[in-house]
Amino acid sequence: MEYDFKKIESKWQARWAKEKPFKPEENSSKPKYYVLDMFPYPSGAGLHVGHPLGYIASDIYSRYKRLKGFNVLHPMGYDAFGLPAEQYAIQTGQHPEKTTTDNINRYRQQMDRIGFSYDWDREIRTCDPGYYKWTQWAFLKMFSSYYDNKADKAMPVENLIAAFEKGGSAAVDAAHSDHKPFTAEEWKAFSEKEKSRMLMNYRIAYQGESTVNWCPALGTVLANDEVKDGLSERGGFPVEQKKMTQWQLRVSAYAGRLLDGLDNLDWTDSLKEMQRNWIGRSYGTEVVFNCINGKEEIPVTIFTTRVDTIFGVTFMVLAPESELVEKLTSDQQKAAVDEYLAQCKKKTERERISETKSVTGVFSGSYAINPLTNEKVPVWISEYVLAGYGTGAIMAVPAHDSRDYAFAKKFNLPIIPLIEGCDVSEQSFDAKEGIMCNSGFLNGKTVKEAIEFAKDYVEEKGLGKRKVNYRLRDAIFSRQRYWGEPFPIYYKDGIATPVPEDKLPLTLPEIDQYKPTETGEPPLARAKDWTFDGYPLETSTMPGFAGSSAYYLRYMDPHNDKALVDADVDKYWQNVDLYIGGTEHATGHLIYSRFWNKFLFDLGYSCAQEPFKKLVNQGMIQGRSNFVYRVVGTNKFVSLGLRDQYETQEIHVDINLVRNDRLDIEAFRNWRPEFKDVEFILENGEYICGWAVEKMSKSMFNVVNPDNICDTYGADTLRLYEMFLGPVEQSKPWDTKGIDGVNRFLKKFWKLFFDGENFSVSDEAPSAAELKVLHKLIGKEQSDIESFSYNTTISAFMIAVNDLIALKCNKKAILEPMVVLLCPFAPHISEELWEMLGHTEGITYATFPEYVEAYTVENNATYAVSFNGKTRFTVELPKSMGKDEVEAHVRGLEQTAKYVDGKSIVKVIVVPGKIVNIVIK
RNA sequence: GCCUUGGUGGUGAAAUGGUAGACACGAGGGACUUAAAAUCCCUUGGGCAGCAAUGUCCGUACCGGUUCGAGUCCGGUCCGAGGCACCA
Repeated sequence: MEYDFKKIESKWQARWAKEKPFKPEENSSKPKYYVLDMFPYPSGAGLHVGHPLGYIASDIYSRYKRLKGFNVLHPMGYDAFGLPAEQYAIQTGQHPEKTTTDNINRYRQQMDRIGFSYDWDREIRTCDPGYYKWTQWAFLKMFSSYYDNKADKAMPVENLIAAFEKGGSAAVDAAHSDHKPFTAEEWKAFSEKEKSRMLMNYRIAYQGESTVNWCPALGTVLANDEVKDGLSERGGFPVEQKKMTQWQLRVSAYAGRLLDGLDNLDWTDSLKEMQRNWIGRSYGTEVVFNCINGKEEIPVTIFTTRVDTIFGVTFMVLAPESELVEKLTSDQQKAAVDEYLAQCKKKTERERISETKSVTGVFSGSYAINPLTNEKVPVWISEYVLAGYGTGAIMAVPAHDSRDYAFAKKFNLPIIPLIEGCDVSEQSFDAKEGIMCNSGFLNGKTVKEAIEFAKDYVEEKGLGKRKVNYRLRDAIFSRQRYWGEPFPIYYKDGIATPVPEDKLPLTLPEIDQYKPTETGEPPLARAKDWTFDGYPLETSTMPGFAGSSAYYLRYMDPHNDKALVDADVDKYWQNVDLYIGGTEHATGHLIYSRFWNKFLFDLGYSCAQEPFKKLVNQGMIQGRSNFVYRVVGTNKFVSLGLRDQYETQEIHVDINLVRNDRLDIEAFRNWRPEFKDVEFILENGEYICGWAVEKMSKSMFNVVNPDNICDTYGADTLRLYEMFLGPVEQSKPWDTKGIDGVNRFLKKFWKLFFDGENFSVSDEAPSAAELKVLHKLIGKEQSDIESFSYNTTISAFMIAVNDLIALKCNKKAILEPMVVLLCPFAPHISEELWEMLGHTEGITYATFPEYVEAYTVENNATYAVSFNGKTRFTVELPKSMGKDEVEAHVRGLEQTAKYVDGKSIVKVIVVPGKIVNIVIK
């Protein structure tokens, strides 16, 4: 009987939809396992063949874990709020909800064809009010919390207020934005509005003014990770820096925990490293320099990681945006400084980046006193110092910092070397090595000693103190857009007030147009009666990462309307055991999610410190484009191999007209009218196309749609092939060449169960050779799946099937476990064969076959290895190996060694010492 | 510039320090067939010797080291990919 994948696949997909065998058990005594895919943004283009790569990998793992006896949670949903749907809405006037729903339906249809084992009853959409109720809820929790540095966790704002009443701002050690200190009395005397403004400086979700990435073309602010090279990630529009009051999340309060938490995660080193760099912890010192502007004395705190170089300070630099600029600008220099500031302000972020190498700056007119040497150095202003990092002011040591060096050279400032023998005539000496000189009490010490010594010294003398700084900034949390979660905040007499929890969700209002208003307000300002309790509601909405930050928790308990997740349910599922998705979320979603989870953990709503235990990054699938070569100025196309003889023009050709790089000439002529009458210069009667690996995109005619593959080869073949292409983590081009190989394998496997047209398996007991084939495969699959080496598992499967064909094996005792082994990879064909083998219950409820090593071990002889007259260890070696050969292998071994016979390898530990003699038992 | 990766046939790729190139594609040859498709069998890293079975040497980007033994470990160089980039 033919392997009719179409019939088989539609039959089982219908069955799974009806019987829902992938629902996790409630109140299960089984161990849990939570496998999660990064949910997709449903774009209008639909899925291409690259999207399912990670989904297939996670599906294989989920099915495998189920067979291994785990209670598996494997859900799917949609990250449905976002810019593209809204941009489309602005152009067409169509409600983003409509396009989003259409796209979701298409995604669902495409995913269903691949046979994923999701529990679709748990589907979530971030744009669904029942879901975003909990996004808003979490925001309110952040609004009413502050970060207590002593307890190192989030606490209710009420505690803060109580502390302020007792001892003013000094009574609390909490993460906060800059503000003037106040006493308890002052606090009590504050008006409601003043109090509320002050509390904003402490809330974890807070409103604050800061320099933001403003994208005029999109009409919204963007987070740092949404900007690449000064352009918006979506759309590629220029982004400029602008001071604005925005909702923000105090992610920076969690920087230390976010960094330290990485150590215990099973993520790749490169990804952890990316997060470490993004968080950017540096241990340094804050030192106060007294500055003099005319007669006025102003203390300025700087941050440095190299206090040991303080004797080499020859000038100081302030960021142009620093508040100190005004205070430290002398009357004479005011005009020059103002001009410089105006220049800086005009630049877009992109210009700033592209002009990275040009050095600019202006002298402020003031001088700073070096607290160690009492020397007077000039204070400069330059945009190479960032306002947002450290204190926005630095001490410049041109001899040992390349940026200070460039600045000193440009403006002819002195350079004092501090390390014996270092040459600073051409460039600065940044390395932390050598012996200190010109440095007072540090002279003669190595740089490493000096770094620590100087820190201690500065602290002891009260000149400064140690400080840990992070690069991680607070996340800008508002977007001036329509298609996002509304903030549950209204403005009562100008005071930001939370909408009560029991009034959530605050649903998105209908509006007639999705553009900003004529006065530049966000689209929500167009809504009629966008008020609460008679007061105006916030008109910006939340960014994309809001809805994706805690979705993994919601999957545990998606229909609960009392809580984000029930405490007991959360206790059972804990967190995600395996998370699969792309690296592009390294510094966005994966940071925000960890932050969000830690916050919920602090409040007791999530019971795990980290959301994602193990993370696997699937590679991207690139397109493989094909080219034809037109002989310039003619109507002729020349085949790849003969192209050098002509002057040619390379033209992308639709890959659907090409098979194994051979052009279907007739199809090409019919492709477009202008190719109707073209002629071909062939080689060996065929037209060979050129090829290149490029991004999969419509314009390059190289998009492969999974639906087409399912039509011609079936979902099982697609699944196997995507995994057979290479390691999951690796990026690779899609190349339909080779798909025949896995398709052939499935057909061969199918045929093992048939004698001509009839299903026929034998009940005979299996032979040793047959058992060996089976158990080798079980062993291989078990160890390979755990390390995501799916491609080698499939290879092992192909070998096993070839072996069984050679053995003419049709025994049930071998074939039945093989079906179970194949199920994670090719579930449809496996279910069908399982049913034919007489099982009424689906293969989902089967058990992974047990590996028996005895069946796979070669028949070896045991040798005893002795030296110094004593037998020290025994070695198993194949019988075919003679005594001399064994001796040659063993002689000289001092460590762990392995012995090889044709196939099996035996491991022995060799006791150190010289081998004198080999005794064969 | 810094960090993280990777470099193996015509192609995708395998190899806990132990026969490098499994498995698959492609290519070449053959069987079946009137023919094609499908299926099956053989060859397929390179050089040299041989009618042949086979033998033999060289080969995992380059140079060096550790080891009885290195694609794998260590040091250096070159090239590619990804991330960060005035973060003091």
